[in-house]
Amino acid sequence: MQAINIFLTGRLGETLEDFMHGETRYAFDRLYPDGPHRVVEGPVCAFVDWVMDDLSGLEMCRRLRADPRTEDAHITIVLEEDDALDKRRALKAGADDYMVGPLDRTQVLDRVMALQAGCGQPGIAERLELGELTIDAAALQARWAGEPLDLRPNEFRLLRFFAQNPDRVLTRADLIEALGKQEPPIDERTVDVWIGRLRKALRAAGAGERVRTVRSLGYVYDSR
Amino acid sequence: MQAINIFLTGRLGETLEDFMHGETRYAFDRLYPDGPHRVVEGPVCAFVDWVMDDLSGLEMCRRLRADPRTEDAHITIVLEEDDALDKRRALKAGADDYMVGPLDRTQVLDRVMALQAGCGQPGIAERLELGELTIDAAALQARWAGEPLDLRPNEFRLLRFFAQNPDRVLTRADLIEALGKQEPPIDERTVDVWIGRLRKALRAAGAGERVRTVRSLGYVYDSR
DNA sequence: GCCGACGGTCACAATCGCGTCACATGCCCG
DNA sequence: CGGGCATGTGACGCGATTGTGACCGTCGGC
Repeated sequence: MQAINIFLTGRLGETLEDFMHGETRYAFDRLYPDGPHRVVEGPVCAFVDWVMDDLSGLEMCRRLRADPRTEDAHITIVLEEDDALDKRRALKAGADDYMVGPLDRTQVLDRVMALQAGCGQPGIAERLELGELTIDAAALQARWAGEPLDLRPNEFRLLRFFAQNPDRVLTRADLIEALGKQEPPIDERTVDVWIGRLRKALRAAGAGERVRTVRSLGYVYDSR
Repeated sequence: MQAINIFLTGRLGETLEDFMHGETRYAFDRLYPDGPHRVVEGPVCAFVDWVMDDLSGLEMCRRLRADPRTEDAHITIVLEEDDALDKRRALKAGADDYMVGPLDRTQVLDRVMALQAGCGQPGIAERLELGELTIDAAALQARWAGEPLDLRPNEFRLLRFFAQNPDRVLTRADLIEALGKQEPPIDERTVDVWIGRLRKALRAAGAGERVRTVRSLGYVYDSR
């Protein structure tokens, strides 16, 4: 018995919009209602921690790949495993990527998003553009008016998430979760500091004030 | 035994109009006539304070989601819980959002409306437009003729409520309740000040005089 | 092992938002 | 025309919230 994490990203017969709002969870529940899995919503993918033996993890991979309902869906499966399972078997079962644990949610997210951006699947933006802002998830780089932004990893992730949800209030909890930082639990006030650092970087690039504070609720990235 | 608040927003087989006027309560009563719940009407959602153990709260979530009568209804369920119930379980049960208490009605309203506006469900206005006025509930921002209005949170909420009930006399009590400020009780005179500040902001944006006083009754937002 | 980069936390200051008050103004009615 | 009530508004002060510099632990590279 051991934990296998399967990260489903993209669509399961749902639109990207639905997916972003958690519909994938339901699609997954419908597919595997009896699974001993738990789903944690991430910004771009549903994390499914599947606690069972190795083979079942691979088996799920295969079923997902084989299921007609996911035929034309854009699925990225990332298997996290220890040495007991070799990469070859994982890929053969339909995994798109393979990581060895222990894993850091933050980095997994980067990887998953880079995978999505890099594989040129329709329906998933290869490059995210929002006015002057350009996010290249595959290269982990952001640009403002063509000029590379000097962002540290955390700031990049933050901006990426903002760009994925522009003109929408995002709570501090949203942002913490989006960055995959719920473990260990992070003080919400820390987000303030992230925001401050991101703002400074944007200001330095001449982007002005894009991140607006919504008192007692969170922050908004104003796309215009 | 503990309090679980479930905020039902959207429709339960009723029209949005009905809902706005409290029909949801009746729909809810019909669904769960024997529940030990009490319903407090808010301007955009029915607050259901459900006093029972955790599982029953989640159970209600599930039943609402599973009930065929709510199948094509637009339901936003917001669960407020303490640490005893983790977000994962709440979401799995069908909650659209999850908040940890203690909660402030004012902020809950903002959040619920942002949720509604942000998830692009049909039947619920993503963006509220009324002549030159545009209300973007998801971004918590209002615009006049495309230009962002410089409103403080309370003023925004006020204008949002006016825009939802244009050309209709709203009493001070209506406005206080709409802003979720019944606790602690607020002096009705305070509304005058809110109005004054809102008027000033609208004037500054070139919107002229949109809020008309109806002596000894309340105020009206004149849409034209 | 040293060093620099990065990120989380803290503490403090500054700001902001808002409710209330006091006073001025205006309106209605007798 | 006068009294009384209703409303508009500037000022004030209290809390809550936020921004930020400083500090420090950690991690990875050399």
